[in-house]
Amino acid sequence: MDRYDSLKLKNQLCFPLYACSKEIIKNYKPYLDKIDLTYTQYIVMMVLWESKNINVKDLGEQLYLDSGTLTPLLKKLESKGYISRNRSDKDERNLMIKVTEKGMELREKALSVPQEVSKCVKLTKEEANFLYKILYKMIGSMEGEEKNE
Amino acid sequence: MDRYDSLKLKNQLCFPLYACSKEIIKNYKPYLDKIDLTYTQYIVMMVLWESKNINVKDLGEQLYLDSGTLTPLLKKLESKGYISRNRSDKDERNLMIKVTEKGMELREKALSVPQEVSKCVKLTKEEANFLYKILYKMIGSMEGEEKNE
DNA sequence: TATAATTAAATTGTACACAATCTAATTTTG
DNA sequence: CAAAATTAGATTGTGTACAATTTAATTATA
Repeated sequence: MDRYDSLKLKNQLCFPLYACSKEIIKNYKPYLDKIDLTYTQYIVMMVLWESKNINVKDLGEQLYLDSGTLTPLLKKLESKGYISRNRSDKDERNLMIKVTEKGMELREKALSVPQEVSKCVKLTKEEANFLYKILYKMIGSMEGEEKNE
Repeated sequence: MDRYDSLKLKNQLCFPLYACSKEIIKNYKPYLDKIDLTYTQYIVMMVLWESKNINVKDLGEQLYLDSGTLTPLLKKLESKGYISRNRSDKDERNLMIKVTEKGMELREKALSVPQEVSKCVKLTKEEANFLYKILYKMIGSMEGEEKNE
């Protein structure tokens, strides 16, 4: 309609993405509180539960987080006793992260989290699948992009 | 496959939402840098450009942000000269936000931002429409939800 | 109508998030 | 091999986010 249409909130795609992401993460809170994790700590633990031994760089690449975010977060998880942080013998630049016994026990308690959260996301299976695909398509199309200028 | 499938990153819907949101916002940065705004400041200005006079509460409801986020951010926008902050005469609990002359000038410069960013989101029109609808459906289904416990 | 309840922002404290820079270890190269 | 380049994390600084609490203003109620 007017010259400024493109600057209206309702015409943005990024805004509902940003808002939706935050609102869902809020839904995680009561369940994550029970196992003493924040959302970011939770996704870090998810990666660690799957990989016995991983360095900070690879962890960050999987989660799209950098060392500025991960360093203090990993120190926090270490202080809670869920992980260990040790320099690699082969290459001391690498900090290797391992889940402790206590960290593996946490995995059991975390099993109910995805189950509980899925209850408050009211999408059909088809919608969820489509959303999943489209999000990864967008993520994929953005990575490796250079500033073409 | 195994008992912990639900805790694998690749089986999450929230994670790609969270990652995609952040990655897109990173794409905004070079363009927003040119007009000296952060992404959050940009969406705040978007609402303000549309409404001549709005209080912090209504602004926060539109953007899903609370006063803890908005108070310092609005002070920042005020210090940059883009907005004014004044208590309402009718009800002094309300802080009324208005865009200044300089703030309205910024709108002109911002016009190129959505245009530039849309270039790096490689979705078909149909995909974008579907995504838009589904995100608002999710947001809508989450708000007003009470902790049923 | 005085007190209680509600409301709107501000404040406090914790936890990201990321750009930019720094440091130390390793690799590459002249 | 020694200097230069690269790499992995850590650090610093700025800016959100949000829960919880506080303060001041307004409204509801006994």
